[in-house]
Amino acid sequence: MYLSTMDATCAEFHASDPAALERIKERLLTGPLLESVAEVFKLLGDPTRVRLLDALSHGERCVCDLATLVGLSESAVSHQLRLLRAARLVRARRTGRMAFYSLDDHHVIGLLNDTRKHVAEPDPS
Amino acid sequence: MYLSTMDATCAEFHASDPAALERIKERLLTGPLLESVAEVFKLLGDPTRVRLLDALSHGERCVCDLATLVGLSESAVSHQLRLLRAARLVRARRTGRMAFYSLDDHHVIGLLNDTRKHVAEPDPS
DNA sequence: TTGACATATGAACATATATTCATGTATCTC
DNA sequence: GAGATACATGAATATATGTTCATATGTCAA
Repeated sequence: MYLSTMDATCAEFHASDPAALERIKERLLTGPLLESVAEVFKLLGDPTRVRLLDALSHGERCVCDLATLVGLSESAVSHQLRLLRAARLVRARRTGRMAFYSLDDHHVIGLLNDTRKHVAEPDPS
Repeated sequence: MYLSTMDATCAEFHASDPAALERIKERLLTGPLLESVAEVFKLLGDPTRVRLLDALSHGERCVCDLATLVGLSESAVSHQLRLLRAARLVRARRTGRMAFYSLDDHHVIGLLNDTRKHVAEPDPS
């Protein structure tokens, strides 16, 4: 197997058996599902949106209350809520000129809490 | 309460009681903890990194195997692994010139699976 | 020691993103 | 109807991000 003339790479003989690698590759997330999963995490990957969801975990709120809570303009908040709405993380209920937002999937709070635990773990190094 | 001369805003009298709002504000994630939580989600918010973590959920892998699995250059993969390592999501073990990466916190796979469930839910609209 | 290899990293570039500002729409009060 | 309010949205801009390319570091074989 140690042919010096071979155009050898790690993937070909140093590491895992190519067939095993291929099997793993087949089981990896791909396509629209992969994109959707990453998209949800991307939405959670912004401090403003984390705070919005955190605020909504205490119950339904109107846009201007949310703006007060996160310390941003109603416009900025509305833009973010639009993104969260598109991913079905929050839902809007209209009453007159008010829009009351609430969590569309309380599972999200679980993600938040789990991640909070991760970052709270002491660094072993 | 309906004083027409008052410089009234939603936050002042239309919606929640200001004191209640203030209590919620005090309980919101802030500072370094907020930033860290968002940072972890931001890392998970990229298809390449999701695939890397997904691949590592099947066990330890060297960089070149990971590059094969995700279909990117070893350089690109190394850059991403560096970010994941900084957030203690993966850990590296060196053996000679090889670097074997593995999950540093299997909790992450839970986050992945939970999110997968969310995006798999049928759209009620 | 020489050359090949596995990985790491800095710079650069193209793309994506978050907020601001201006404006639009719908609703409410007077 | 007129003016104010609550929210939404398009454009613009400044910043962040992911990949590529070139190069560096450490390891192994001959």
